[in-house]
Amino acid sequence: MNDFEPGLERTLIGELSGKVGKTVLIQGWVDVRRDQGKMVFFDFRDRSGMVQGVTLPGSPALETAKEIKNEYVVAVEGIVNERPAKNIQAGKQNGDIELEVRGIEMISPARDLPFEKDTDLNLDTRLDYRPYTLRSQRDRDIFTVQATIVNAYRTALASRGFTEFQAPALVGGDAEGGAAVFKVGYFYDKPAYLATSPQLYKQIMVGAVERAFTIARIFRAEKSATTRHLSELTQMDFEMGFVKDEHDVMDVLEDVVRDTVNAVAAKHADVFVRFGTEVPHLGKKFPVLTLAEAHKTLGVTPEDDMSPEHERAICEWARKEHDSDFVFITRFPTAARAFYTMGDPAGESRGFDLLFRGLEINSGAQRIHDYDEMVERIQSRGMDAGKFSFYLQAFKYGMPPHGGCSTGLERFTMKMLDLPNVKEAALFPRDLNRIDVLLATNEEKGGSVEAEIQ
RNA sequence: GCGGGAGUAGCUCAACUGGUUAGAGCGCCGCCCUGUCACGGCGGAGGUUGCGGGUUCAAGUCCCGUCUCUCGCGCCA
Repeated sequence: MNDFEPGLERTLIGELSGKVGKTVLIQGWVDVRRDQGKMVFFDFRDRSGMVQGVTLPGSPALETAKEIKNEYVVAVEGIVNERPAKNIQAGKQNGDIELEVRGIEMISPARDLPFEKDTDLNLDTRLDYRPYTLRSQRDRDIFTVQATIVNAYRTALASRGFTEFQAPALVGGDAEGGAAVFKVGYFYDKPAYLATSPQLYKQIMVGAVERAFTIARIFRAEKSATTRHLSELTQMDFEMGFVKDEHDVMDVLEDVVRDTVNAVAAKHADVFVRFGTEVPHLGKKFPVLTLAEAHKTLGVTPEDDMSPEHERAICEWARKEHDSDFVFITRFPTAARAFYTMGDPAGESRGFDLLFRGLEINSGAQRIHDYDEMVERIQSRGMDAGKFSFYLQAFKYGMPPHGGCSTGLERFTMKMLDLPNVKEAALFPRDLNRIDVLLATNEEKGGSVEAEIQ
């Protein structure tokens, strides 16, 4: 079948434009086939992009071309031609060239596809067919943007003197106190839990390296069915020593967020166009409101936290008044925040939330650093300080004033592209009912998995 | 956990107040097509209307139960 020119090396589709007139070998997927009878057109796709292939009448590859269907993996030998002027597709990658197909090798066929790759789907269907739908332009866009977010966040912190570390996911207790946890069996029937946050380890790391960050998977067993909750998510956390108050943390966070948004905007202008979404507005400086000021601005009754409705409303205000899609809310009641949060005599905490396009994407604070004060706080919350003795060593042996915060990666991605549901921004989302790989989704729905035997 | 909406072909959806044989577009199969680019044309296959029970001469449609999805709230990040 394969009578390709010997010794021909693979060329990436993205590099074909420089090879006009040359015979090349490409490898990739059939994005779409358009059969015209005596000639067959293809769009071929690899990691670098797409190109049109044409199998002309009389081509030795015509017979194979008619057997090839969408998503087949193929190797194609052909000649790179300039397109006739009337067939040039302006603004499309490789729109001025095409590959005249001379030979096709079928590397791996695709069995019957459940639907067209880029068709509109319900979220549930999209997730049930994740290995396939991930190939769609929309999903590839979402997750390349997400990769850029992670990279930019990492670079932004590393360049500011932060050391990356790996936090454990298997822990002996719940760091936050508030969140529902997944309990797992541990050795000899000891209880263990999946981490709801890398928080305590992050603070311990401040004692070692002063500025630390981690990109960690965390787990929340909340029985929440909303567009913004996941059971397993990625948290981008940093913690820094020698702060004067929470505003030092907010300043670093704002810089990191600006770097990240700018990196995404610079690299993925085309994605924002395809999604019909604006690049987030950063304003001159993110507005900062205390919780009381936020409620006053909205003309609503003060509460201990912000409702989703008020979060959306205050973001609209920030956009209108400060040209910013981001807004900080500070001074939540200490009693409403995690135990390690620094408070003040008035009962207001040194904590803050960062809202982005109507949703909380980050939460942080200055923390307590004095050992005695920390012990006292733990006890005042009705917890046993003895159980925290491992963690408390960090404070016992000298801890600077410090603070930090954590950003939900999927929420950040969701709002960056204005997606309607956070599950779209999770590759393999887990929720109340969904966990994929070893779940026999297909069997449950009456299907079956069988080898094709002939 | 509470409340709303929904579940009909592989996918996305129709089917007025219960009333012939449950339809369409896309996909799939067959034939045709020399410039398509979401190609097009003609023909065809494909349904236990999520599941269980009930009301009725008659149920996709009404009632009860159950499962699932989805949106909002709560909780939470």
